[in-house]
Amino acid sequence: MNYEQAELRADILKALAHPVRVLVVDALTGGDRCVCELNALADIDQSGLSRHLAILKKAGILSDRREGLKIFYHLETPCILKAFSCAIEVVKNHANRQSRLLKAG
Amino acid sequence: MNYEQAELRADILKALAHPVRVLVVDALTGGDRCVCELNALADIDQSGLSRHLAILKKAGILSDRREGLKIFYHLETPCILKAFSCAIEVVKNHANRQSRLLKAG
DNA sequence: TGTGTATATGCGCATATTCGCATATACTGT
DNA sequence: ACAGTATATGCGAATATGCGCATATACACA
Repeated sequence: MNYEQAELRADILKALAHPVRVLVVDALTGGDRCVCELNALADIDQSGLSRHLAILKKAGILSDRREGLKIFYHLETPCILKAFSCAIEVVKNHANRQSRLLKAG
Repeated sequence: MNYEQAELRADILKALAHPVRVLVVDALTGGDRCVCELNALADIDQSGLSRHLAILKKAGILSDRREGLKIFYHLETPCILKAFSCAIEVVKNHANRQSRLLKAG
């Protein structure tokens, strides 16, 4: 892999690398949601959420469509769930290694 | 998913979200490498690479072991490759949508 | 003990990210 | 045209990240 290809991957990962954005993507696996619905997920003000959504959209992870006053966001690439489950695997393995070290030491 | 769980996932994604760190993880899928070998991957100075490795290690993605003067890094959770391939899928889908929009417009 | 090699850390600077507040835009209904 | 609702954007401050340089640490070998 060359540096440019690594940058492309890193850009996507960076777009996902925020707890609010993780929550949003996770919620959208259950179907499209409007901003007002997503706003209930986390204790963040509306403008902040709007910016997070813009980041995910710019990265190509989400798309949006208007329906009257509301704007609905849609998860374009559900494979992101795999990335999340891998993240959890990392956390668990790390925790296991740590506790093994504690026992051994 | 609650906010704390989202933070755990975001921390792992953040650790991966840098081109040098993507290159390192990719290289380690081919087997363990010492810092000096990894240093050849990107045009970055040695202290910078050392910090990137520390970030990946702290996140639990890599582990290290010493062999004489050299320190070898090891990829603990190869599932990260799935996250990478999903990132590429996002990039490709996004590019396709963009070019479709261009043709349509 | 001294010298060389491999890797990590302290520090300061530049840049990027995130946040909240205020305001702007886009749309609906009267 | 006007008032109200849903969402986005400008801006400034606080914080985090990444970088290069110098230096420290850990180890090997003579």
